[in-house]
Amino acid sequence: MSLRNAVLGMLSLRESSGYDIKRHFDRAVHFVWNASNSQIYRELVSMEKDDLVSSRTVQQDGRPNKKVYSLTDTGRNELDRWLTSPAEVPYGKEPFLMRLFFMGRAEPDEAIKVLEDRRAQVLSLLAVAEERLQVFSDPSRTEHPDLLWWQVRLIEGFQRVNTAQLEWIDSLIASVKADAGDG
Amino acid sequence: MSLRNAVLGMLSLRESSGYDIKRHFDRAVHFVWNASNSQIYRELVSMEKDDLVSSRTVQQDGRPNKKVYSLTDTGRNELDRWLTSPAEVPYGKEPFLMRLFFMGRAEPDEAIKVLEDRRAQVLSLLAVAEERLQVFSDPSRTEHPDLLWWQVRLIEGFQRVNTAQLEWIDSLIASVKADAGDG
DNA sequence: ATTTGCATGTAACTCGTTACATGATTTA
DNA sequence: TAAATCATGTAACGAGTTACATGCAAAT
Repeated sequence: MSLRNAVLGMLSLRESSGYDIKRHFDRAVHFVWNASNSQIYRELVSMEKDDLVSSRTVQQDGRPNKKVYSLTDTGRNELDRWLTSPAEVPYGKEPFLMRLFFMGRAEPDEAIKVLEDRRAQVLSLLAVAEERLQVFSDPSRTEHPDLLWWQVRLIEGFQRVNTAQLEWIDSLIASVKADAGDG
Repeated sequence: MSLRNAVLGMLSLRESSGYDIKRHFDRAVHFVWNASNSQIYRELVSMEKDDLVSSRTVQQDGRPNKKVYSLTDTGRNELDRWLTSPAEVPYGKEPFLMRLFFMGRAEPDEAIKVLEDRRAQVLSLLAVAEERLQVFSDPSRTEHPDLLWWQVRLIEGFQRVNTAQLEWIDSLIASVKADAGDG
């Protein structure tokens, strides 16, 4: 039930259509959360049924009409309740680590390929985070200053964690190569 | 389709019942992957249908009979294919970071509570990892030496990443407290 | 001419969680 | 005598993915 919370948060920033929310997910929080169109539209319908959001249809010319959702009071309360509720138990879903658990079955050069693959992925995540920081540092961005502070911190945290992961992967690659050289 | 891969890996170590696999998930890889009983039993049935595993029933006295699964050749091939296949795109499902994204809505003391909660969770993950390393360092454990090397590395990686996260959280708590003192 | 952006959804499916059901044996 | 361990599953639900369907406007 966490997509629901994320959507509540999005709608607290501004009223939005399903399409807007999807766009904002992709642009602003893609490395933190993601969701498909169909999932978002479905969730909005179910949230309206639960009286967390209300909708109105906005006529547009030259483009399709849109259905704009906004938070109800119930929705706003639910958002604030979630923010301060006890943290979810950490996931335990790390497909990459799961692979390494059995990587002893593979040849060293295959393992190196897998590690270098992952290295590239982490690098590209870090690039996205860096680019996000640039966007945030734009002084014309004054819309939600209270949120901005936290958003910058969270990107910094993301960078720290992924930098640590990168260093670990590099040391792993180095030691697999050394072992392969020995044997 | 990643539980399937994890189960293939488990069965490559030894033939096992659903119960055995669940136990091994919980004991050996809980911080990397987890799955419920019902999910595992369901997946085993579907894997047998796809000819990745085969089963036989083992009679026992004093305890319930068990259904023991082992890898078929197809299953073993599938496991090795997965190990060296291109890495899955990283998830982008970080409920904790998603919360921080909107944390500006909460009061500083509420935010500190949330952060300290998380801090405790990370500490307990690190404790589990440490305990796992102890188990691995037991010299009587000679069963799968090729896998052991990787398993130790992966725990080290887990520790590095989570230590980085812990340090970040600590610095965050400190700066929220400082801000609250100022304001 | 083709792709991208805007905009909404449905259908079918897989993956994951929670609750329930059963029952003997061993340990505290 | 209560709880944990061993052992297998079903049912219902919730969460997430993939593929499909439609159609106009603007930019390349």
